[in-house]
Amino acid sequence: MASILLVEDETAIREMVAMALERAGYRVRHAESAEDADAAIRLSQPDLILLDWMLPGESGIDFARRLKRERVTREIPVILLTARGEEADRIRGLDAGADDYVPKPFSPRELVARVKAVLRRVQPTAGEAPVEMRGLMLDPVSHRVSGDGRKVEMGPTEFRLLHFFMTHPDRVFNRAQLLDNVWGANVYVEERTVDVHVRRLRKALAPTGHDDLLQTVRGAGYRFSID
Amino acid sequence: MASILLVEDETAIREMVAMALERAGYRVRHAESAEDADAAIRLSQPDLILLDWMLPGESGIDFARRLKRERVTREIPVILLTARGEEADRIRGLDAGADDYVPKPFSPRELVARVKAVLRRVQPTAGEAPVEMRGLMLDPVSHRVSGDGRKVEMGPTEFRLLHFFMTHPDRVFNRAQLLDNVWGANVYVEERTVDVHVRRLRKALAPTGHDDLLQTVRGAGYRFSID
DNA sequence: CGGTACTGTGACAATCCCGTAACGCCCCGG
DNA sequence: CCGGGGCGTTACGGGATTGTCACAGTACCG
Repeated sequence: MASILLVEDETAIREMVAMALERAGYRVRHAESAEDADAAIRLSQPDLILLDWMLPGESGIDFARRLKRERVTREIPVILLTARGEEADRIRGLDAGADDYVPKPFSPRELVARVKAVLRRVQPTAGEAPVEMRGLMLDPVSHRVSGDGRKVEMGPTEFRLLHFFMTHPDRVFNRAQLLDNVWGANVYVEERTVDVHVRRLRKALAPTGHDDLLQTVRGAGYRFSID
Repeated sequence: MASILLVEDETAIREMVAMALERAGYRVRHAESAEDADAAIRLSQPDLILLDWMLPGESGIDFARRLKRERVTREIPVILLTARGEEADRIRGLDAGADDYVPKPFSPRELVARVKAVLRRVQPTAGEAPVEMRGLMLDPVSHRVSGDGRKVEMGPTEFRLLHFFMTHPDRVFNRAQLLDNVWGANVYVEERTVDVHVRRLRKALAPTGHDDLLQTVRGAGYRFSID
């Protein structure tokens, strides 16, 4: 299921929203400031960002604008949360690159509905769509992988690893990032374990010759190449 | 390696934890009460604080709350150690501003793993926008360099060096500044080492003719020219 | 036009990092 | 209860990377 980054400094609201989203089946991380959020985005590549307008330090709207400008969130949609209800603010928010705008007070139900709507709009078949690269195909629904038509067998962890790589192509991830994204945020595992699963994944991909897509970047981590 | 402040009044636990952390390569200081810890923090600026819930005098959780409120530890993560295992306590602990929570009894291995996880979550992983100059392009996200479309290969240090130069163009840096910014603050290496890596970087850039962008300023250092 | 301080260059040993194989553990199904 | 598959950890070895040095080359001074 999609993972959502909630950027909100007020604990009460944060917990209410987090609970509602988690009940709806989303994975939720949170940050309390723009700086926190920066780090969290780099670490976990959320599918959607819920952003409070009023934040300590850099304001939500400035942050949204900066994200769009830096193209960090090329494909990550942003929803603004705010107590300000004016038409003018709404426009400012959308201008800044937000994909939607939810005025406080809002009901958890309404928020979840908007999140769903935005995810549906932005990623038509959120997360569950098959991915294909250079003849290597992965289908999350049937949980199958094939290379040039031939079946490819692998374990569950390798499957999740490959899925993550294929949905974030051509980016280097260090071992800690992979652990967070594929194993889960609060799981405590040695970093070298990543190497072993990369190796197992490569071995699984070798028969169809797709193993060279998964590249080592010395001193940095691994990358699923698109070239 | 990171330095850790361990606040724990029971000698047996303290020694076990300290040994485990030191074996994992961390520098460990310890304090036996909140007052001790106050002094130690001001003195040594640890990267992480391990805090026992039950302490003589001010309790660990009060101390954690005070630290966060006084913003002494705005960016120093805190892990609470405690015998109390209730869910309610856990929430109280995280509410007080702790970054993680380890219930006793715990294995040294688990503790070390949690310390690692918190540190890697908190310490920022820099990833940024691509930079381009006169056909030379560097993308920190995919960790790739290309000159006029052709791939350019180099080692990790050369990559960091080039990234630094490209994000600070047309400025002269002496060798000490480059060591600080590219190698890291308190690393001792010979200044002439910079020369060698500049040379290696030039060699890597030579095939596409971009090596002349990296200029020597005699008696001052090096500069990445924009002209 | 020397001389001198500074920089470029190639080689080398130490170290680091990664690929690989092997091991033990846990969970499940038979 | 046993067997097997998946998983995380560890040890080892080889190759890439790194820091240092010695020497060659070069700019700048008087």
